[in-house]
Amino acid sequence: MPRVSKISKSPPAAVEDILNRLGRNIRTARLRRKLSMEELAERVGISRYVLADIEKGKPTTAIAAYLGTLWALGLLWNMREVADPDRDQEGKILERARSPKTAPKRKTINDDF
Amino acid sequence: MPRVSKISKSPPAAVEDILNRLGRNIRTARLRRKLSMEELAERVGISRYVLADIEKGKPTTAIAAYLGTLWALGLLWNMREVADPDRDQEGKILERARSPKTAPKRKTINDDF
DNA sequence: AAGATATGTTCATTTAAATAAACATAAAAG
DNA sequence: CTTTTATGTTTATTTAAATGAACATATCTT
Repeated sequence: MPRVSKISKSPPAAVEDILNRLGRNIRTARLRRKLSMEELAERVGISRYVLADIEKGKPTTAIAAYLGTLWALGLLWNMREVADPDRDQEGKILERARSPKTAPKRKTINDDF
Repeated sequence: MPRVSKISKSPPAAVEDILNRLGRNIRTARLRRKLSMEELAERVGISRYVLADIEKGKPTTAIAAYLGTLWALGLLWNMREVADPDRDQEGKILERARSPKTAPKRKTINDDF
């Protein structure tokens, strides 16, 4: 992605860490399944070069390429709980701390999207 | 990413699902923390437009932008176990079973013990 | 040894990701 | 009501992500 964001050019150590770990884990899962990079890449719908980037933990690669690879390996379910509001204790506390005071007037309840 | 991969142009439903969920979860976490998109985007090191894309679950956005956002929200730890080899039961079994699979095709006889 | 297979590396080409500015709209805050 | 803040939308510009081909290297198989 052109005009590369700072976060992609030089990610915080924690992000780089997660990316390297993810790449390593994907490679391990692929080898266990005895798939070549070409074979897996084809199943995912990317080129072998992008899969190589993923296994190296490249920050600028599209998230769909990463998730698609997890999906092709049967490991996508690992992502279901990421940032789950129910597990976001910090956020829950902050939300509750917001004093609703008297009566919360609401005309229409939801406002998603 | 130019020459957009098939996986990014039209991801499998499971991938699209995870992306939408992730975007919604990030939005929820941001609002709970009372951060504006501009404020959070600046902390992450991306433009507000990219953060908007993330909250919409855009497939072609760089993974570092997603992970950086989780990081800025204190939610990156959720990613640590993704594709963890220790939790990859399928992979562990395959490795132990040592299945031949799509390796080099044998010409005539094959009778590994 | 040869032959096949897997991955790495370089190069050129395509094209859309990311940015910024400007303006619109919609809520909050005053 | 008026002002401010948050987010959405449009447009133009920049530039590197993704691709494929070709070649290199390494490993594995006869």
